[in-house]
Amino acid sequence: MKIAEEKLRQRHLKITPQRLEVLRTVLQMTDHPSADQIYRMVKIRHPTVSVATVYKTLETLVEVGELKVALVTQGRARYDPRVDRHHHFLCSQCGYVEDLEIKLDCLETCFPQALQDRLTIQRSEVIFHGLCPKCDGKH
Amino acid sequence: MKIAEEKLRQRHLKITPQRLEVLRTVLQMTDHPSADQIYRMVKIRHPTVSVATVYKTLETLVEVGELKVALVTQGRARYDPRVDRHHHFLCSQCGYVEDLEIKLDCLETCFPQALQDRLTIQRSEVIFHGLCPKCDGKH
DNA sequence: TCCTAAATAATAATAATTCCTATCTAGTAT
DNA sequence: ATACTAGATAGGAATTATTATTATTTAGGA
Repeated sequence: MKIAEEKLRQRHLKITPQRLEVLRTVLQMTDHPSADQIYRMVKIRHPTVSVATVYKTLETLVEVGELKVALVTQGRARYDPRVDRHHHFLCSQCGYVEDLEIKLDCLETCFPQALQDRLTIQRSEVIFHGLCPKCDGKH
Repeated sequence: MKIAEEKLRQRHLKITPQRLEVLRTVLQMTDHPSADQIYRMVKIRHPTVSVATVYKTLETLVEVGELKVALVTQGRARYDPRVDRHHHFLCSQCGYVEDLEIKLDCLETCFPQALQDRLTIQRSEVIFHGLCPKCDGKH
């Protein structure tokens, strides 16, 4: 928490009760909460908070590097006519997607036996996030 | 296309112009289109088609194995207080997420140099999709 | 050709997120 | 301590993505 405050200060961002409360909440929740879940938790202690503030705050906390967005892809499902096993590159700016012809057989073997007893794996997918030539300055 | 028709027939699903048009469209589009992009394309040839039909049809085509949903995670962003490099398990039924302590250093080295010239990688993430103990029968 | 279950169109409803704007406040300057 | 101001917030409207509802239509078997 103290580190987070320092990060905000360094970027001349204000240390507001809302920001601290949102961060505290996410740190407490273990199951990778969605914005909505976070909003509902924050509202218990801070009933006047607005959804917009929670979204904005989460964005800010991701920017300063205190949180990460996990498991998301810009809001909408994308369909792929290739049903064989392959992986993807996703441009974090414009959403451009490219199939990657990378063999990653290690994935299956890397998945620990101990976990396989609890978790049944149906498939695995690797997403490389980055910038496509257009969005990257170097064209 | 013929194979897809066969798959539909096997499951006693009707071969409708809408289904064929949606599939043809996705096969033509190279950039992993979203449902909305597909809808707009389909509407050019088939102006009376409805969004709902496109969504339903995409679902059907995924079920019969003609399409895959790429890059998606049940609609909403999930936030993670762990900002270090790690991976995730995602239950495809209930959305339960678990951090995985798997070392996958191969990912970086697997990414071909040739592609690195075009694509700037910011991060990579592996998502293992499957069933959590609760959703899996074996409790 | 007829029949029926399945599929579609049209529209409403829901969910997730972003935008807008008047008001408020953290932190700096006084 | 006080005043000032850029930045932050609340509240609500707007937007986007997706799903549900239902009356009508149709593919494919009898």
